[in-house]
Amino acid sequence: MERASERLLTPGEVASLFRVDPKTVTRWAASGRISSIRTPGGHRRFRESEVRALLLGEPSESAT
Amino acid sequence: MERASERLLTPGEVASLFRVDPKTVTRWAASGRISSIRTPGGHRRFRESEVRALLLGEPSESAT
DNA sequence: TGTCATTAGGGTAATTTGGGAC
DNA sequence: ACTGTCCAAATTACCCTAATGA
Repeated sequence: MERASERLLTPGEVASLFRVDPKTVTRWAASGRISSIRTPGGHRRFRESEVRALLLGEPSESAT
Repeated sequence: MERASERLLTPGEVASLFRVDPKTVTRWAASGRISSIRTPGGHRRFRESEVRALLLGEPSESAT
């Protein structure tokens, strides 16, 4: 279910977090790599929880 | 305390810092010598703090 | 109302990935 | 054992103008 108070992030904020260009974040959304919500005007917004989960990624591979 | 935004570096930037080929940085990441974060597109990003620490040298091994 | 930063959209160059080999 | 370079493909960065957001 959805959380009414889920914080949304702008493409620029997500881009800063990943150290990529805002356009790249837009491309991720267009490719379905990340879900996005659109404002009535067409701008994208991203769920902070999902972005953070993506940032965590997979734990570093252990050096055996 | 949360680290909402850790500054990240690209493979090319890390390579320049160490004066090695980007491919070598990739090998370090693949072998677990340095931790990395992946963009949804698969590109690697490195924590600046970790890179700086590595650049300073490891105290426990510098005098072996 | 108007201003100004950000975003969308399209196109092209640069970077990064992955593997294998020397 | 470690690094640099070859390849092809994918991802990302930067250019522009117009629209949206605050």
